[in-house]
Amino acid sequence: MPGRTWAGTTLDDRKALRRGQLVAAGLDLLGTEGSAGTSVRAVCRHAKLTERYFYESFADREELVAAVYEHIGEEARQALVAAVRDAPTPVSRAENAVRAFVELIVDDPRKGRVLLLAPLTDPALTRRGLHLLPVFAALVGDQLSHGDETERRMVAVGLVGALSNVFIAYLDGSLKVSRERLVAHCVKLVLGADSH
Amino acid sequence: MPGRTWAGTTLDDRKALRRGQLVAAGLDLLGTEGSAGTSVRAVCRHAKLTERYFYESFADREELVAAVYEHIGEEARQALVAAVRDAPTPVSRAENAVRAFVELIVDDPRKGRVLLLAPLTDPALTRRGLHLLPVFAALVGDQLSHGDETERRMVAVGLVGALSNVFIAYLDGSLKVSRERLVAHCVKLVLGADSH
DNA sequence: AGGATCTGACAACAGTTGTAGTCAACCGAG
DNA sequence: CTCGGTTGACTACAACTGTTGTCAGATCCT
Repeated sequence: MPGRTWAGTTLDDRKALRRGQLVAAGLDLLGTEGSAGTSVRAVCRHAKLTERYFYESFADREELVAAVYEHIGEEARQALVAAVRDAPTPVSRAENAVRAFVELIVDDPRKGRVLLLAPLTDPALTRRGLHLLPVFAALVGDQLSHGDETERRMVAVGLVGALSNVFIAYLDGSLKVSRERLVAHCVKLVLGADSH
Repeated sequence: MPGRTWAGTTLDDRKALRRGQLVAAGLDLLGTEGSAGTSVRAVCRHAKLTERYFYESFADREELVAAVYEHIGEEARQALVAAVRDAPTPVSRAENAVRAFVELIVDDPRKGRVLLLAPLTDPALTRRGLHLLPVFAALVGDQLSHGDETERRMVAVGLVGALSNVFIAYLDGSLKVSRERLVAHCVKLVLGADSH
């Protein structure tokens, strides 16, 4: 019975809190040091917790990495859904979606790196086939009007790759361009993809 | 004086031969097991040489990885140059270039993975900023006719990302499409990128 | 106050990594 | 045949990894 309270909070509360700290630390490391720097010990050091609490919330290092990725993925998904909802025209939909995504990853590049780079670099994610981008690509593909099944899929894959690459280049500073211009260009990419 | 001959060959010959074996083993591992599986020991096992000979030709694990990457990069560059030379029209240039690249990475997917994936996944390459894709992107950018400097750069980065993603999806089997259709689609991407 | 529960620091395990060094065996030129 | 360059198997080291276990002490309910 963990209903018993401790230091004002219940056990489950503190457990969830620690889990949150671990995920936050994981995001921090995965988004800066990269996959190699995101070890169980490093995460614990960063979260100021000991390994015991790591295995209290996660069975594996893998589980932590997956949790971090899915956390950010869900955030991105919600941002996109909210941005697209109530946008009347396809153009405004594209514009809002791109703008929301840019806001997300520019305000916090760690999230951008986790979302775009981590699934390519971390075995824990590649092994599970945990790419959200293909999922997004499939969503995009469904919106396309021209072509048959495979055609739409190829277009979607290409579009997602183009956007990722532009974002990544923007993130690491190798593409020096104003934020507005970035958004405008990405919108053009999205809209251009459907005009075969 | 290494002019002295040994078992029919000079020392420098054997040294170069061993270096070649190590690079070949590196390509093999980097293109199949990925970055994590490409350790000094694994490379040596694969090349049937001992660590001593590794450090005879390379100062670091990093140097080996860089050598492998640059080796493949040079091969790709030459294939592209040869494909584009003597192609009269922009359309035939694009077609030849795409076809050459597809041949390279389909005949030997290891090379494709090294060229497209390794620079994203291996710290030894990301740390040195060793992406050849930006270089290719710059080349592509120079061929574009529309827009100012930044515009061309953005288009080029996007195009390279689109092509990479399509190739990668084709490589790992998640994009099931005939080779001819792949080529045709990529050509369309290349040509479409310049029609703002 | 007593006793159950929770906490945190730390040690232990077996494994891998990069890198360097040792040593017996071999080989061909003089 | 002897001597020095060459080879390869092997060991050594310190640092790290994931994971599990131990144990003294703090914390709170009854």
